[in-house]
Amino acid sequence: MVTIVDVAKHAGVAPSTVSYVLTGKRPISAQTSVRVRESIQSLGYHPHAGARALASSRTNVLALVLPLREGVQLPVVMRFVTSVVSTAREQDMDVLLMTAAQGADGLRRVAGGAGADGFLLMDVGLDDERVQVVRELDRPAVLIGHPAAAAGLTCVDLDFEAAGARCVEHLAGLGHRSIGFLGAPGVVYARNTGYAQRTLAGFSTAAMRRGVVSTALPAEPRYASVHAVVRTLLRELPQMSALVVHNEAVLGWVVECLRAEGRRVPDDVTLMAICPDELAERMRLTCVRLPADVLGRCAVELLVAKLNGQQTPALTLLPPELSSRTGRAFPSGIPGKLIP
Amino acid sequence: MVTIVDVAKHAGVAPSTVSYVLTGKRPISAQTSVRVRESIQSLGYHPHAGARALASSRTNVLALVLPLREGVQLPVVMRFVTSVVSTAREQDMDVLLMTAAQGADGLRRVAGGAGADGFLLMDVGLDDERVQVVRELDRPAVLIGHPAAAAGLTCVDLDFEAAGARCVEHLAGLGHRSIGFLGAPGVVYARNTGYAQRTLAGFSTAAMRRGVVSTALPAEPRYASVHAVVRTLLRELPQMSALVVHNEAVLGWVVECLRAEGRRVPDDVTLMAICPDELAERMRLTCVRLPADVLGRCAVELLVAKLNGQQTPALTLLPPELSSRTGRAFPSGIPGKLIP
DNA sequence: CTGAAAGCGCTAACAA
DNA sequence: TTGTTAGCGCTTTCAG
Repeated sequence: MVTIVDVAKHAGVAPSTVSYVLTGKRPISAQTSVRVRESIQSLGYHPHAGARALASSRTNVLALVLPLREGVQLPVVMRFVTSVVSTAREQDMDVLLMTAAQGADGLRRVAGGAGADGFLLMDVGLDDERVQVVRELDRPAVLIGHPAAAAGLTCVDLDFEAAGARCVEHLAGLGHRSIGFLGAPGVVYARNTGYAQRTLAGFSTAAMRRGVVSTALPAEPRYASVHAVVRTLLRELPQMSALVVHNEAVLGWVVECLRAEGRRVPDDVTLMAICPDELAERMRLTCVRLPADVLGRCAVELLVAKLNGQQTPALTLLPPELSSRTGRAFPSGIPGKLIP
Repeated sequence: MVTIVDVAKHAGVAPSTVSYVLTGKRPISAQTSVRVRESIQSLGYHPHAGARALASSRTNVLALVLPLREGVQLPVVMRFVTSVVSTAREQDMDVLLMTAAQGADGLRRVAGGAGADGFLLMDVGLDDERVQVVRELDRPAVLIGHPAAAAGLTCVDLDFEAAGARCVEHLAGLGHRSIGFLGAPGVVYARNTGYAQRTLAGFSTAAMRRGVVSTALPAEPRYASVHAVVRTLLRELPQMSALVVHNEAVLGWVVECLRAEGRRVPDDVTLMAICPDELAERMRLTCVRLPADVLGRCAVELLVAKLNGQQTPALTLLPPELSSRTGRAFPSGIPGKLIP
């Protein structure tokens, strides 16, 4: 194994000098720096992560805790993960993967054993035991999403309330006076971190403010449920000319259900969604983006800032962004002309 | 911070004794063991991962390299990841997450810097630069899937050839004499690790053997493509009474396309798939399972065996398993009675 | 069955 | 601008 001493000898300098070249923690003359770097190259030296962690009490590892339970939006999680890993690498950090199943003990073990410098927790529930644990840990953490009991924690999230409102503004601006809202499954409005509630609140408030008639209903991820919800919406809002969908899983079915009820998209009903941009792109739908990649980057950068002892805002809300498209949607991606 | 010395003092033993209690690498009297464990508990001691790695040259970390590029089957990846993490924890290991994007340099860095004891590589391509790198590394690796140039490597995979054959056997056993095959997108048959080709080969060979008429076609993840493929299949095989789908993304559309061509499922055409069991379950379809969880567990166990210096088979092929269901499929999960 | 002590490879004072 | 050196916390020989 190549050690820092080997490199030092090869370059004719002291081990500490090699260390300082690598960390940049003190000025090194250009010549020395170059010579050392060359030695590192030609010897194929890689600093021993454990030794480094031991001596510096910095692991350069961040722990990412994912909610890999059922019902989670996989595409969103994956984009987030990719973004976290690449941003971490930019900061010369590696990513330790944990699952929510490892629970509070897992956090304590990794923090206590110096397995990571900090934590990124995704999808923390309202009454999650980990919230308390994270507070007691001596390591910084960033939560994605913001549970109600988030005081004293650093959270980053899409501004879902603004996102809900943004939909109404957009549609009202187009002249719509009667707008439906098809939301997440009922349980989500209970169990979750509250993003669903916040979206709905933003939507409803904006509708009031703009004098728009609106009705909101949750939808289960079954066709029958979606169909029933669409029917109910049309009964409650006979003049409904626009529909906001905050439920990725059923988005593809909504167009078919509307059609089944004699409404064409976008001729009779303007459809828009709150979802990842790729999904909306595939369906040619206008949407408010769910920016998983920005969230990931942002979360890592906040964590790194905390690691460097900087102050960070308790809550970072990403402003919603609108992606405008024709709205000539395909049901499940099916071109209209192929429908019998 | 609580160190091993603190624990040793608290328990009235030598530090080495504490270490041996933890690692079990030499016999310890029951009394001592209990006393030490109590001290560990009451002090909340967690061994320092870096120090341990430095002293033992074992990190107890395995690196998982994921293909987070577009076009990958997210549900499969996620089940695999969950399984890897939990199996790793059973073996007292943590998981370092890497992406294929980190490439060969990433592998060299982590291996050289003692960031992990071994590697799990998912979805390695035929001409992947990492195959060569993995060979040169001094750390063991397990590949999920098996590239042609896999000699000398340890691979684990579903036996896709047997899976393709299993479909034919099942259908031929039911009396079908004319069977279609709707495969992955065309590019997959070129670029990938070969699982697609192997499935097809298994299917075709079995069809020959059983004297079954068959035709196979690739399908792109667009409705129009699927529809075209279905039409072509029906033209080539006018008597087609069964269809095997090896393409998760379009599975939902196939039923609709068949219907559009006047064929009902399962009355006129028996549909079966090679896909994760949950998907087939949701669609009420018979399938050959894509056992991501078993693969994950198996891969970790193989890696751990290698770490312990045990010999491992070069190739572990999991036998395909059939999940039988009614086959009364929902197109995109839509109950038939709701179709106009 | 248990202790003492020598490193593992690196960083960060302290010196120059 | 650079060198010297004392640990970081643990494992593992070597002794007992």
